[in-house]
Amino acid sequence: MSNETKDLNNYHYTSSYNHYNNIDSENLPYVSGPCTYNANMISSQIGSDLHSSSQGAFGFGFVPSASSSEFFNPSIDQENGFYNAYSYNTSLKSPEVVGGGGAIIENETRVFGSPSSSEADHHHGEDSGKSLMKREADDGGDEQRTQKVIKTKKKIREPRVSFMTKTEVDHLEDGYRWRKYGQKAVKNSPYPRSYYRCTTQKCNVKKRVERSYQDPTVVITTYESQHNHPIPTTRRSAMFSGPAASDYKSSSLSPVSDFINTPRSFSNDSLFRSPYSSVNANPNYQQQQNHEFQHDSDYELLKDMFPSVFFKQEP
DNA sequence: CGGTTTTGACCAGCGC
DNA sequence: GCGCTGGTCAAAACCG
Repeated sequence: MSNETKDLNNYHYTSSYNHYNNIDSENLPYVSGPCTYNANMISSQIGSDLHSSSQGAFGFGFVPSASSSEFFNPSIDQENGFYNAYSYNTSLKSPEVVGGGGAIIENETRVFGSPSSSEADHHHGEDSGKSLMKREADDGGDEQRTQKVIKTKKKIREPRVSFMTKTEVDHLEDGYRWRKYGQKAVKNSPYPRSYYRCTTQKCNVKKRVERSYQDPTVVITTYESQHNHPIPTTRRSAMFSGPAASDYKSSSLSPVSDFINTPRSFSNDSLFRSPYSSVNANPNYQQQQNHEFQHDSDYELLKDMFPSVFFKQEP
């Protein structure tokens, strides 16, 4: 739907819809310091061993509107399989502003929350439990009910990725097709939170989009679970969730095409060079690729999460 | 007409 | 037990 993109953008420019919850300021890592990144297009598939319960791959990326320039710093909550990426538009604001509520401390990186205290944790547990079982219930009967109980008890958590993105665009294009299935007001925030589900059959990936009330220019996008399919390349999907990388160059429909035409600015080199970027990565990824990462595994993990960033740039 | 969005209702977990 | 909150459902509305 060409109107999708159109409406989306109109939306961004004319309103302050959006959402916030405690996730960002409470749990997203502190990131600060200078950066030169320019997040143009990220579409990825994340390795499956972020969490024991995870399968398939994340897929996400940003194709912010042309007015947005951003970078991200991701991190993973090892224990919960959370992966967070903090992004901000360096061209518009200083890091402290981007930090949202003073979350940023110079030269400091905070790793995603503790298992018991984090709001995101709580939500995540709820989410992976309830939503998962509901979806299962949709597919079947008593068997699912049994699993429901098990999963509720175990509170298995899907890996989750959160990005703080400084952008006017609420629903960041990531190449996948999403269907909005809910919107909720967020406590202590004037901005609602939107819930999206991947429209691909049997793909349980969900994402939440909300805007920080502390810094309305920051959009918090949280992906949950991992895509078990490649990024749709159909015209339709492109219209809905942003063209897949291959679509962009030929597409004049999207206002973000400018970014696609300059993917190089978002290379692995530039993306992760900052000494301030840091991730708390899954220990399974033990391979040094970039000595500037705090953990040797960071690079590998990120590479898995953003393959397009690392590999796909050229046609 | 098929797919998406909207939105009120519902449910489950948690804290008091 | 109750209320609050987050997350999801599902019917209706919407759109190309």
